[in-house]
Amino acid sequence: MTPQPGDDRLIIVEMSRKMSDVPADSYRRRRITVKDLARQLGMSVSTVSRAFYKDSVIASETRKKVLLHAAEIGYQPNPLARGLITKSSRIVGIVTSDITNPFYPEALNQLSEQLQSIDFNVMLVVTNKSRSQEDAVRVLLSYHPDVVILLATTLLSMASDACRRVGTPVICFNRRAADTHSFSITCDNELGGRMVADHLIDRGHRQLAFVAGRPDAATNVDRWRGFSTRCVERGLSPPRVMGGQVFSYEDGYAAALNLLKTPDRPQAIFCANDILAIGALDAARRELGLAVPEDVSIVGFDDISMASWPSYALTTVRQPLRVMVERTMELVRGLMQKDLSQPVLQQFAGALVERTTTGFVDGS
Amino acid sequence: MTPQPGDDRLIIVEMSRKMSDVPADSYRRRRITVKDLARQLGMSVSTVSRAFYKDSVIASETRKKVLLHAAEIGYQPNPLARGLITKSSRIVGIVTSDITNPFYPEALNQLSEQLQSIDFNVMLVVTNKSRSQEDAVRVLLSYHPDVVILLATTLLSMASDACRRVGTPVICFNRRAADTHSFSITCDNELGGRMVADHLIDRGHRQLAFVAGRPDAATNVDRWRGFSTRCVERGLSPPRVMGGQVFSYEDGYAAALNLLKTPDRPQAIFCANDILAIGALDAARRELGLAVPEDVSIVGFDDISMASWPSYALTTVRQPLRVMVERTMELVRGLMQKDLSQPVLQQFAGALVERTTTGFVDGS
DNA sequence: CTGAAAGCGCTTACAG
DNA sequence: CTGAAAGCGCTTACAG
Repeated sequence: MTPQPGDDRLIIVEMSRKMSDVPADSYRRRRITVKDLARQLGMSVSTVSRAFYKDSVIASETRKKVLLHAAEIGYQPNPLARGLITKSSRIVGIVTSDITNPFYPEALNQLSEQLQSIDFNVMLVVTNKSRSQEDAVRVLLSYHPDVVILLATTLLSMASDACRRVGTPVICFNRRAADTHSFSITCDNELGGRMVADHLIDRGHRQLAFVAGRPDAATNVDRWRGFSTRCVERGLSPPRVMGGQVFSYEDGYAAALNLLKTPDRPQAIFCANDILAIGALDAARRELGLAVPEDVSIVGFDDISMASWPSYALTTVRQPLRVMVERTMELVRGLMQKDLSQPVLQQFAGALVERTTTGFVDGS
Repeated sequence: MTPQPGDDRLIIVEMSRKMSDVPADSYRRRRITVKDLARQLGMSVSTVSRAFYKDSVIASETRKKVLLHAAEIGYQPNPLARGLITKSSRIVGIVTSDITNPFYPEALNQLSEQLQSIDFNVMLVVTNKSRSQEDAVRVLLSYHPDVVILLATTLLSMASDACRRVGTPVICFNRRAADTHSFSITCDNELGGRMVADHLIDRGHRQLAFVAGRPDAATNVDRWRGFSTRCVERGLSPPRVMGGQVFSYEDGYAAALNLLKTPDRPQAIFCANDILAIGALDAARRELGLAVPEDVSIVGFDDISMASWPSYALTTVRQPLRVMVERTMELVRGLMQKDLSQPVLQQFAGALVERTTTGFVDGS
């Protein structure tokens, strides 16, 4: 009776009751409109409409009546119709690609929660295959979002170009914009890289290595720049680099294997993000039987929730996500008020969180 | 120069260049409309409009001309205006709450990718604090999504009620619907629970325990029912139950601690999902120094990507996510064609994936 | 302070 | 096969 592994066989239950048993008119029911309200209240549609806007001139008594009745019958203005007039959809489009990196769900979570709280709705576009990316963004833009947030490390320059063409402001979250038309909100990745270098060097490490993520990701580039620059400033030779495909567990694992299986292995590895670092950690411990941090120190970046799990207890740089989200919201609010005196690039310092994967090198 | 941990201090760079330097009219640019097209082509708006619909009567020559010119100047019909007439927004609303469980980003990923490929856009509502949940769903519905997908284990009955009230079909993904107005697409969780029981009992385990997730989650209830029923069927007493707060790492950790620190600890623990199981695993190994599976076997449910990482290599039940997504798409397509002869509840068998966290009990 | 009218960008009977 | 007209549900000058 127990299905075999890999057996995706289909079990359809309760096929018998179908939706055709349900009264057909329970779908496509007529929606309540402003006309209904007006008729029921004996007012004009103009007046009813005005009740929903803080700064339109209307007797407060009248407004109260309208709002009360609206609440009773469950009416609310149709934002699609409204958008036609006001040119504001109260939609913010979020386009993302790396949704498998837990940092992004976390960011998406906070972002959309905040956005909802000021009555914005988020339209989500996930782009994995670059094939459909162009289509997806085109469709997104056809809904005329008030602003687009690019939630990804990679460039998506096509997306921001398309936005600029139709005049939609774009906010790059967690990466610097490549163009000069977008706003950017990021962690100070270069500073983060420097902090890691200092942390490691202060603890006596001399042979350092870097496990890279996507080479076209601004986060990857900046973290590397800060890290390597600081190493050189402090008299070390530039760290070795490994990896450079994607930000995945598998890549971190493979890169660490390459780095650590040779006799002249590095004393410490800085990985471009936590997922890579966790892969590296598993490679070191599970596959090679090395002790961390005794045999090698490992550092990540992001501080995703898994970084603090006891199996990993990873030393990492924490992204100031809360602050980043807050400032994004301010940016959105400002943009809606046509306040263009906003900083174009905002970077926030992360914090080095020391856990168990870095230690002191003997004799230092 | 290195900031201290916890120091979220703000660094604003490039404050100097502001968006006010950018020509103001680069925002709020006039959009191209059907009228522009009509004028430029010397046709009526009706004709132009018809070109965009497969089954409207129009000379194929004319259509070709329109579509070509539209592509050139980057015109596409405004779905908001269109929706006003057709009553179809081509929006599907997805409401989710457990976005921190990696199973959901994965599902969201596949779902939105598929949806995009048939020209639907997804409007995402994340509900953490139940406070705003009602608001969020109300706002979502005001955009008149064609269908709403409830992507969560918990009941969200408020959400599905609200949908029914306005006549919007709802699909429950990964849980059985509580009401009779919704469609459901799930893994056969009860069968999965039975499979785990068989797996464990076949390997000689007799003292079994269950680490529960949210008690109001259908997944939790069904997995438990299958598991405990099968245990009893095979002559065991009902397993002990622990936990029952949320589906989190921390809860799995705490529950396993409770279960395992007593001398009469169970021989095997089935956790309601992988995140709980991974927490349990860490508790057993890291905190209590137990060997898994020698001292205790641990099984999860979902088969999220972390389950296959070497640090965990968790035995678990794999959800047939691909199939579930496919059927959801068929359901959506069917619903759009007013085909109500669709099965109300579809459940699919998962597959037990045996990795390293379950073994044979001595002497069996 | 309120109402009648025009119009946002579309689609769709209805004539021709 | 094509066009003129009405209308989707709203907002906003413009009069009063």
